[in-house]
Amino acid sequence: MKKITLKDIASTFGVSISTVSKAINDSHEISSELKAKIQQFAKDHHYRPNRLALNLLKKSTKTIGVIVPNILNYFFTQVFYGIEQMANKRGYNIISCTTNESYLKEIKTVELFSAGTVDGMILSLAEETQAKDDVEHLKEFMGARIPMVMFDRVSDKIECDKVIVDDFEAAYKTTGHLIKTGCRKIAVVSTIFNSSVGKLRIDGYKKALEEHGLAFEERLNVQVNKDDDLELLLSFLLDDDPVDAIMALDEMTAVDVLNIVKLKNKAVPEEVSIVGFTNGRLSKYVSPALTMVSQHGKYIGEMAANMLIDRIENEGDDLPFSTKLIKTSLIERASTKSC
Amino acid sequence: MKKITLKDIASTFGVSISTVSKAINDSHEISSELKAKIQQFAKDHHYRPNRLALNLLKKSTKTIGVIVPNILNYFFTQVFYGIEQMANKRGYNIISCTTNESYLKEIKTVELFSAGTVDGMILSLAEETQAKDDVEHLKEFMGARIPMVMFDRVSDKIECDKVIVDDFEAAYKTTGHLIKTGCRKIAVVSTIFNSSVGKLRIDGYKKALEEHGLAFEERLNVQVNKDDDLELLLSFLLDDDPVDAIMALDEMTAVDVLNIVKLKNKAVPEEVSIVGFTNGRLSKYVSPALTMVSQHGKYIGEMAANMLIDRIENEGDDLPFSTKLIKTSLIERASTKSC
DNA sequence: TTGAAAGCGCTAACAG
DNA sequence: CTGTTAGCGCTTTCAA
Repeated sequence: MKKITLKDIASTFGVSISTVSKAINDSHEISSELKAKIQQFAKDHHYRPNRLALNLLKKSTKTIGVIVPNILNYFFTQVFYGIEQMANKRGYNIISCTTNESYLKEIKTVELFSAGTVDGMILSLAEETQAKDDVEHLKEFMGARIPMVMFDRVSDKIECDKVIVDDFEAAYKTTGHLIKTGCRKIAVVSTIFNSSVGKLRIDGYKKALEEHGLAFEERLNVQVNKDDDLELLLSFLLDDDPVDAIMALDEMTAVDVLNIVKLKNKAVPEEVSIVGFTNGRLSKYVSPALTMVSQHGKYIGEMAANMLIDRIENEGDDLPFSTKLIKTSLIERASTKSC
Repeated sequence: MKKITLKDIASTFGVSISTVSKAINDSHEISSELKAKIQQFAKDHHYRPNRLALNLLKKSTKTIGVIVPNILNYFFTQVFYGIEQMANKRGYNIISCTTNESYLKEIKTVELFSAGTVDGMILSLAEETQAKDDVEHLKEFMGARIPMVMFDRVSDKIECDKVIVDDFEAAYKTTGHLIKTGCRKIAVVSTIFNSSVGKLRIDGYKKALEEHGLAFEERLNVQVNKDDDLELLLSFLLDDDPVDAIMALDEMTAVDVLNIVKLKNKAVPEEVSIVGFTNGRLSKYVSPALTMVSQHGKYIGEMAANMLIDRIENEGDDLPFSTKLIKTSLIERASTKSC
């Protein structure tokens, strides 16, 4: 039993293809008897109009492409979830690709999407792309007049709708909070120092220090590469002239930091306060539970999907591009002192 | 600057569409001068063949549809990751939909996929579908002769390729392990008692008890619904005639159980051993770290993608359907005693 | 009330 | 070497 087409139905009934098409679409132009017969037949044989043909005709696919750097990262999983929920609600499907932080994979995917496969796309830049700072492939995509929304890891060089986390303010306020609870030597541990997001957080952190008359020291800004030994790096912070707070820029690192601090027999939060970014599944369950900055990933996804679909469906009136700044919240738990 | 087509190029050069097509595809039939000119022009204008048109023509989309019940569940995230990696490696793209455990959403998605959108599909059943035990929509899909691979949550009523975890053996061996370390009263806490997977694990558990001459008691089989109070349910296990081991059938529950047991001032693992299913990100980081059953999600995804693509690309020779049984591993950590 | 024809963008067999 | 034609599956005028 192969896939049945209008042609097949037409020939079994000895009528033309267009008649069948109209009958199936319940057109008033067709006699009700014939319509009934054809519709019944179609139902019995599980006729489904071929989407590819329809898309080609309509020049619309009702799908949106999503490019995330890494689906195993819980923040992106949450955003992805938000996008999917909203897109589905508004009648769109998702086609997704992970770049695995690779610049080349990103280019390939963008090319795929720009070939008529999707009505619009939502993406967050790969780490490699941000490090290279090369977004020519996206400029071309924009040239193709396909709507695009960037989120979280965005580029100034591209003019399009954006949804970003207020990372500057998040780090600024979080650092301020630590200071208010009595911390004076606050370190930052970052695995994402190449990304726009990582840089903004460092800036916010520095601003807070400055405003409170605390000096920034280079040794407090710890950059962790993939195969660095975090334990060793933290020794420099904890052994002599120890810090009294550590802000980790992602969840896994926050948990790692917590474990290492405990291993060194420092009391959390009495001796060292710990706070992390991305409120995922880990932080609530470790002990002491970690204070975290929540970025509201699901909401970001929903927002991005809405902006994209709005633009897809209003292609006539070209609205100016906008950038939504999503506020974070500090989820206070047991790893920081209270004011 | 709209999307450019062969027609546009043809008219600017005053040649026919097919000439342009051949030129762009570097056919030997075209003079090298003309080819050069056309190719240059195409490059300058970022010409990309319309995928929709190609797909319609070739009757192949080089995409595979993936349906998972819940992307926020780390096991499914891992499988998804595995599918994507393998599919990309073999030249396929992924179009994904989450059912959110809903039967209706599953039907809708399957219908979408069966309309020529994908070359094949990979799915794991929604909880609702398994509870209803109604898979008519999948039978229809199979009727459309589109290759399908089911994984993890599968149905006996459908004949297709499958990749499943050896859940029976996993629970059997895990229970055996607990018994070997001296546990005698072993409880199971399940949130997935409706699913095929959940049932198999209970069966394996019972078999192990039986073989070691331990009696199964109904009160040891705890079924947790969404809004049940786990703490209360565990009281019945821990307060009088307390159990000495608890096997949780998912990771979140394992962590919850651990926290509740600690709250009740029971020593883990001395008084109560705890073991959970799905080795995700949580279990390593809690204290004591949890012993977990790893299902090798990424590997399952890769396997499923391979089976599907093999079938897509060998549609001529109809191989018999096969079911791959993936063995689990017990990752021993601090929440269980050693033998 | 039905059908013929054109066209979405592309390729490929076949002529010229 | 280049062009004509047909066709992938469908909708939509426009004729009959």
